[in-house]
Amino acid sequence: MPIHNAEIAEMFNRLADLLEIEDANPFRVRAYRNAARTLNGLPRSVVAMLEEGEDLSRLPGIGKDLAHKIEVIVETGRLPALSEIERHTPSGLVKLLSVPGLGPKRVRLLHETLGIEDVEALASAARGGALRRLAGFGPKTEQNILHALETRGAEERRVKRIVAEATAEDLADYLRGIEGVVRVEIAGSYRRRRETVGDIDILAACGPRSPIIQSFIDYEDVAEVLSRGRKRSTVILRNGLQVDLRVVPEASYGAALYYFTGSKAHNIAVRTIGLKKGLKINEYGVFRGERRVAGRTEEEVFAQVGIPFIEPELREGRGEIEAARQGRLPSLIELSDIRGDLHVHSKASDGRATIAEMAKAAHARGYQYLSINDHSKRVTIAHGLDARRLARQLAEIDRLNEGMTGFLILKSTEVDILEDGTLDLPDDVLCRLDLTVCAVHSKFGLSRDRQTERIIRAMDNPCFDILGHPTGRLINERAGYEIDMERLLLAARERGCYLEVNAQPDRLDLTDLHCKMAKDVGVKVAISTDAHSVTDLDLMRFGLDQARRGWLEADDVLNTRRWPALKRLLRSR
DNA sequence: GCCGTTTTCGGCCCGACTGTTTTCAGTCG
Repeated sequence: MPIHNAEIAEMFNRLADLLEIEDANPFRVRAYRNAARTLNGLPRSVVAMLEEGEDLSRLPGIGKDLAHKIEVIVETGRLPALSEIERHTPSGLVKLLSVPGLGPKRVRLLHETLGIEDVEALASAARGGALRRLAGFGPKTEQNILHALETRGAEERRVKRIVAEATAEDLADYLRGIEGVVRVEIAGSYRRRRETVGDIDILAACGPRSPIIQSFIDYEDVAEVLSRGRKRSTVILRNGLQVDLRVVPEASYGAALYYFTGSKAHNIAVRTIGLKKGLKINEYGVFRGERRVAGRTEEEVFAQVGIPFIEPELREGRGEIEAARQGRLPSLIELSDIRGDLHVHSKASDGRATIAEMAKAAHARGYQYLSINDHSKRVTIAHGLDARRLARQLAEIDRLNEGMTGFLILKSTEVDILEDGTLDLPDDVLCRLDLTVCAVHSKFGLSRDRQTERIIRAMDNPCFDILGHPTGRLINERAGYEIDMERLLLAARERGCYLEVNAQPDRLDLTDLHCKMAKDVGVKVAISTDAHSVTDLDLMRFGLDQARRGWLEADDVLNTRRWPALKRLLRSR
């Protein structure tokens, strides 16, 4: 099986960790990490790029040497430099780096003086009081390490955005009510609207006498205070989420918001541009010498650096800065562009509301149409519809449509793609529908080639319109089934098929990178909620987040169109 | 190891906090 970009990135990150423990040139270490970040943000697999004869050294952060190393990895599955370093530096040391409070210097010291190679040995050394005797360590450090191991281990876990939302917004509201506080915003990956959040970064602007830090650590949900200074404090909430609060004066608010929104890769790139223009950029402002020339708003910062405003969703170091300089930034799709939902369920299968209730709710949200997509019979657990029940549903939709003006219920299905690539309803039934959403619900374990061919065979059916939840992944629960996304997109383009961005917060499938891939290949997507209830219709915004992070504009999305225009894009309709 | 409107060498983002020190190293984001 061809190697994934993420696996190559993982090798580079591992090598960077080990090099750092060996006290290698820090800039060399950074080069490996930068290359890993580039690989993780690529919309295409390097395997495919190499097959097409592309020069990898043209990618940012990848020069001649790393391009060659990637080729070797693609050919052999191995990175010789990594194997070499693992011969004299135990690879178990990498795990120690994720223990809070331990960095490369200390890990190296632990290994050289106490022979510690893994987390278990570290814990027992800490319990035995061996750490406090090491240079630079002390009783407090030893205790902190032990505490970290006992409470959270070396595990790091990102939580789904929707889970982080309620916690973060409540805390932000609480902070807004504190004396002297002028502005509060949640920055970090939360503001970039990533699908998962590692910790929550909150930025506050307030006067010098505001008791905000004390109030922050007094917040009722705080379980543990990790640090507290005058400008910054970090706590762990009872639900395990880590929250960082940064406090800046109002004059620095925009610079700080920009700085703490990240991403790191984006910030570094912009700061480097600033440096070339003689500007120093930090969280307090943009400085020319000692003089602050910007800082109150993000717009000021961009203006000083000389590039147009870049939306937070795009700030991932994936080419947005080049695009901004060349005036090629996308005009990102907005929620108000959406004119209808193309994937919802009713009581007929596993939904909780009637068709009429769903339609009324969709109309109330300003939509012009709503497509009803109950499961097909193969999905027995969801009371999937056979041809006869579907025919009755179509008659019901006709009746409902007669009673409505300015709104249309579309006849559709979420038809199962069977193992052999055929669809779970007869063609003569499917072709009577306004559109079809086709999806995989079984046999997730097929090989990458067989799974891809299964779906492409399904697309060969002229009634196939939209591939629903294209990878089947559930965030933090299961990886998607193996598919060759590039092949799938090319096949979709040839056949006039589309892919779905499923807006369920557990799915968000396609991912942001897949959205970008689809756009680059020229395949439009539908952003759909897969709603099983009236309130689920409001999940649309999560799909929008994902699409915006994937650089999509209104034109790239099917359901920004009025029905007549949308109908013309669907096959054989 | 990468990079170039200071271009093939000599730079490479930078500030806050903690715990150890007694002026700062290490870690973190």
